[in-house]
Amino acid sequence: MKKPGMQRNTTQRSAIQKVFGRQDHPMGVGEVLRAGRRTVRSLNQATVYRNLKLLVDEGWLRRINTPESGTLYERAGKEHHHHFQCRTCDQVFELSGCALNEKKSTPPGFLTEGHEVFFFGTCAECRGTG
Amino acid sequence: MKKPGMQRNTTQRSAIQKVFGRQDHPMGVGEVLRAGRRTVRSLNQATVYRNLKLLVDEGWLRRINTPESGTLYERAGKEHHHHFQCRTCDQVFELSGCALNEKKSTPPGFLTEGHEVFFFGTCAECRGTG
DNA sequence: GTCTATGCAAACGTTTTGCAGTGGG
DNA sequence: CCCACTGCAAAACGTTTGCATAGAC
Repeated sequence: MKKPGMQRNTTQRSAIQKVFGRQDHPMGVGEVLRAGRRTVRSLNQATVYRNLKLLVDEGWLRRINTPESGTLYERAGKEHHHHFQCRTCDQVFELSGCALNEKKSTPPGFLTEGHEVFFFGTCAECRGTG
Repeated sequence: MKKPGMQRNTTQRSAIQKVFGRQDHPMGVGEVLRAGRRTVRSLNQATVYRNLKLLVDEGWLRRINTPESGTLYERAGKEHHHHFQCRTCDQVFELSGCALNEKKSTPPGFLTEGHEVFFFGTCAECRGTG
C-alpha cells in the first residue's frame, strides 16, 4: 500500500484554477488549456487532464457531461442547478433552480441519489431577443 | 450537389433493427454488434456505427448520452420519458412520465426546444428490494 | 534530498473515413 | 447494371499512462 502524500501548489494548477475564477461558464479541456497557457506558456494537455481530475476528486470542480460538447467542468459548491445548451452557438449556460420532482420520477424499489438535467434550444442572443 | 438516392434493405440493417425489437433497454454499439452477429455472422463494427447513425437520422432510433456508459440507442417514437442508471450494475432503465416543468426552468429570452433528464442511484434489484 | 507534478510521447478506447468489392433494386 | 452498402484497415478523436526530469517543500 502506498500512502498518497501531500499535494503541492504548482504554478500549473494555480493557472488552471485561475481560469475558472475568471470564467463563469462550463469549460472543456481545450478551453482550459488555451486559457491556462496565457499564464503558463508551457502548460501541457496531460497536465490539464490530470489536474481537472484531481480538482474534481478534491471537490473543487464538477464534471458535466454534455451530449453535444463532451465533458465540461465548472466550479463545484454552487447551488444545485442545471444547464442549457444553445443549438446555434453551442454555448452552455447555467440555469438557476430546479423544477424537477425527484421522488415523483423514481420507480418503487429504486433509490435515486442524484439527477442531471440538460435543456436544448436557442439562447437569447442567438434568437436576437436578448 | 449530390442527390441522396434511395436506401436499400440489407440483411445487416434488418439484423440491427431486429435487435432493437427484441430488447427493451437502451443499448450501446457493442451490445448491438454482439446481438446482431447472432443473425449476421460477418456483421462489422463500422456497419453498426453507420446504420445506427442512419436509423437515428431517419427517426427510427434515438441517441441517449449517458455520463457513465457513453452513447446508447433506443427505439424512437416512444412516449416522452427519462432514464435511470444504476451505479451498481450500470444498467440503464426507462422511466415513464416526466416531472419537469420546462417553462419554469427557461430563462427569459431563451427558447427551450427539448430536455433530457438522467437519474442516478440504485435499482431495485441491486438494493435487494426488488 | 525527497517525492509529487510536469512535459513529452506512446498507448488506449471509441468513432469516423477511404477504398475496393458485394449485392439489393 | 448501377450505386448504396459492406468489410477491412487506417485515421481521427478524446483521454490516459509510462517515463525521465523539473520543481515544491
